[in-house]
Amino acid sequence: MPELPEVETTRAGIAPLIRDRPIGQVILRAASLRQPLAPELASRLPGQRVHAVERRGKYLILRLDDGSLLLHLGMSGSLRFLPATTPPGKHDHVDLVFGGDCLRLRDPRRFGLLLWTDGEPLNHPLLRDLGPEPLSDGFDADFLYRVSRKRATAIKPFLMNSRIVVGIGNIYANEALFAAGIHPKRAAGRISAVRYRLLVHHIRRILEAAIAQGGTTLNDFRNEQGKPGYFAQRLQVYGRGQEPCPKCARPIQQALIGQRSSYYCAHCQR
DNA sequence: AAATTCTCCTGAAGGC
DNA sequence: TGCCTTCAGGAGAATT
Repeated sequence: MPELPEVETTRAGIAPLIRDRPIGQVILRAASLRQPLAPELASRLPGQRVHAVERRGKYLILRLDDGSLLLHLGMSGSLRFLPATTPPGKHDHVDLVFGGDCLRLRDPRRFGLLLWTDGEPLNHPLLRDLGPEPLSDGFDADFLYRVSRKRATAIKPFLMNSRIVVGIGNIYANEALFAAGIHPKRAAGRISAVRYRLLVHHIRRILEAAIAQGGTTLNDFRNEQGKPGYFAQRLQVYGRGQEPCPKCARPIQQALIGQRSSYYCAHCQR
């Protein structure tokens, strides 16, 4: 599933391919993803030039002449850049045509989102209240410590709350908490500044490593995108219920926290 | 205000 | 082999 590293890899991959190019035809093959695909996408976009391809959290922003496209890949979305004549597959829902090529959105589970917005996209209701980027200066231990005071929520759903910080999905929340030795059920407000420092360090380290690996797929972006490179990195706990902990060899626990499966070592994480 | 639950959808995996 | 059931998952919306 696309986490922040994959979205960033996608952004970096498509930006040089479509920047400064006008959109031709827009083909909508599905009525809706997470929400209906507005017909105005097909009517307003053609002729508009792509000025920038940005990312905010897991949202992609395509800045055009008169507004912006907001795109979210959801659970199963992916973008490919290929000849416009390539026959679409069952789950290829949208094409943005650029000359003889097209940017094609595939999303089997249709949790993704594509919408047009007129004003400044960062002021859109979906983006307006998002927390800081985890790799930016605005995200540090002092910030996390401050906003977590008096919060009884478990640290794991707290980290996954995009109003606190964007881009930390289930996989990386599990991995970062394991690396920092913090129990996923610990109340966010009961974690010391020192431990938040360690947590922020590992969040950064893990996301940056994932982006670095995702970057290796950039060269063949024009072809079949293939599996995201970052999955090649070894996940320490995610999906490893009952397997031995990499640190102490005791069995990895699996539990639902905030409706999401969580993996942790009850001995190493407190 | 904060916390919890519900919801969208379908491929994958497991059971029989 | 194949049908049926269950589960996962991002994040906004609804509910408590």
